[in-house]
Amino acid sequence: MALNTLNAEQLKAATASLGHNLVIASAGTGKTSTIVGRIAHLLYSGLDPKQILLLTFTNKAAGEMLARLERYFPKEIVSQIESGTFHAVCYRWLKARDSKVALKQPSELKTLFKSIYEEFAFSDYELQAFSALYLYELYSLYQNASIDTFDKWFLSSYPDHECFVDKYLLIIEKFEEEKREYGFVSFNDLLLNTIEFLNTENIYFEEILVDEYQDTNTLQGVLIDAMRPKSLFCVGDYDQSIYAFNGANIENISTFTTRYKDASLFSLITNYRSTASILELANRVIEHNPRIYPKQLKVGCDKQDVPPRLMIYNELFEQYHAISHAIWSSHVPHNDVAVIFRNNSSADGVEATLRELGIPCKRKGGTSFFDTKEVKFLLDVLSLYSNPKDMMAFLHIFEYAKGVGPAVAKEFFLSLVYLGEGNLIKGILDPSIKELPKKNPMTTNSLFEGDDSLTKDFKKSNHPLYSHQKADSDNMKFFEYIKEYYSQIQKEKSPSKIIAKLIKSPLYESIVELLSLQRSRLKNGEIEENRYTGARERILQKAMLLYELSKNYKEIDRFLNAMILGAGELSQGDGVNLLTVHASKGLEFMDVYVVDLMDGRFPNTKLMSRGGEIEEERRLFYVAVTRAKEKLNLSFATYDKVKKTEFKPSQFLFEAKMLKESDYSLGA
DNA sequence: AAATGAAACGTTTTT
DNA sequence: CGTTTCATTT
Repeated sequence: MALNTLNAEQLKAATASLGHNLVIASAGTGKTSTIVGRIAHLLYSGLDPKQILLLTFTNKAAGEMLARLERYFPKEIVSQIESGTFHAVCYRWLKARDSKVALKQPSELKTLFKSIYEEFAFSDYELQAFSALYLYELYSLYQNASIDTFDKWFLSSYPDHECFVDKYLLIIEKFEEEKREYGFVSFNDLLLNTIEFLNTENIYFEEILVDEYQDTNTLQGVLIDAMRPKSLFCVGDYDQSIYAFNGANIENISTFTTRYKDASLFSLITNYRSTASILELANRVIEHNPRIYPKQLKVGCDKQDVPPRLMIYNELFEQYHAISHAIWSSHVPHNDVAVIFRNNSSADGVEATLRELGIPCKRKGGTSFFDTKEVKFLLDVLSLYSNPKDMMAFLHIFEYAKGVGPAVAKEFFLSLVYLGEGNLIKGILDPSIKELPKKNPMTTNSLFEGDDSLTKDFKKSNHPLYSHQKADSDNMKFFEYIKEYYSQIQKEKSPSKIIAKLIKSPLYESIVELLSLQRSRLKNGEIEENRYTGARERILQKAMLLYELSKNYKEIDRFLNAMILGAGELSQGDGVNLLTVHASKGLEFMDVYVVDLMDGRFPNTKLMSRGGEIEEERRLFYVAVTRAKEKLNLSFATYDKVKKTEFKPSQFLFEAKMLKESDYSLGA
């Protein structure tokens, strides 16, 4: 039975009666077991599994909890539980309602936003208007953080930008309009659209369980309320709230008992993860933050206690080398070791030094994979097929044709939509209108005079786009590739076959060739053979990885959206874990190295000057050190020879009593 | 309007 | 350091 393994405090929480329950679960106190136990309790008491909704911070976390439930319940029961991240669950519901959901990468939406922003001229005030990107970030934060109107929310933080606010609002309005026109949906829209349909149509759950409750934002809070569940089971730890930049609203957890009059509060205070000395260190530091609910941690395991170590180095890379060497000479399996840092900029140095010693490592957040041109191209071709309104995807694709830039590509797009009477794919494959409107017959005719190959192709293909003023043999050859590919996959449903055909197509081959040449060109303009074959191999490797991923999906647009929703959860292979503090949330490791503990970097003072709080930085430190089960190593360097900057130790090292103020003033 | 090369820039964290 | 923006040439 799933409840047998719980201790008294966990059991009390897991078996609480239906209602509004808040469980304060400090680091390593068996939060997951308690949630699993809670669901087991609900199932034992006869609740329909369909009536349970489990919301987690990552899809991986949801998967792990369900996997544990499957030890006690048949798979058919467990799979009926609705679960996943807020975004994944909302996507599923929207999809079931058959609304076309074409989820777009934030980077794409930023480009769109910027193009709209640039249509608006900002006259010269003494004040500089916010940049397009910054305004986009603000708007996105607003959507997550506030239920007020944008201008109201905005002016309360930036009153001096009042002169711009009307223009900002116009830009945002136009942005929303264009998103609708192209059929695009952002991460935030997944939640916003769900809230909207919940106004007219109810989805009912007996109990909603919310993991990592401290990191839910206002929007997510509104969504939970909009579902009107009979019972709520929220689990979190305010000391681990680290997503303020994403609108995480610590008030969701801190005012829980006042918002819900009948609320019950439970505390898990026995830590089974870490040794006593690690916990004491963590507590010494976090006690500098105001306490919202009282808690004193108890040590639940009696492992051999190795006191945390502080290591100080004269230079950044000396630190990375020493850590790599320590990992190299230790007997702990690589998968049980993590190097944790505040800023991603630390990762490259650590990775490089580990590689030097031949130690494999994995970095979470495969942004590099999805950001490469070869992968983007594949996804664009597929996105366009599943959402023919996606002009941006078309532009990205067609700009690879020689002599074609955004302007010409856009003309082609509009022409093809015209030829297909509103349907781009039809316009490409089977235009119902046979010719383009002739704006300028003189130039149209002149095109065919000196270009035999085009005349020949035109007769063979007979596609009206050939008579476009900007058509030439190069870009029409590219067009034929696109046409050929889309006609090949007309009747194909399976994502993996669709991708396999794309990878083998002349269309993709032309891109591979182009990119490989680009990447193998030396400064003097010559192509180096080795580089060329290497580049080609790397491209095809990525293409194959995407192909492998696609095998798990039955529908192409499910696959595409999953690639965007779960882009960060793609981690492959074995090796030492290289993680930001944020990415380390919810994980645990035998040995943990927290690196670059310098004032300015951790706490990150740049962020604090932009409204970040020292309390949040302290919580980040708390999260980082409580990942360690047995050995915790803290380190910093006093100098960065690349940037030529000197560093002082992080204030958290003093708070942790790893350093004394008096010690340090001598060394500095 | 596209392509190319030079200069500037900025560097947080995530679904 | 790598990307992104700007300026220049075709």
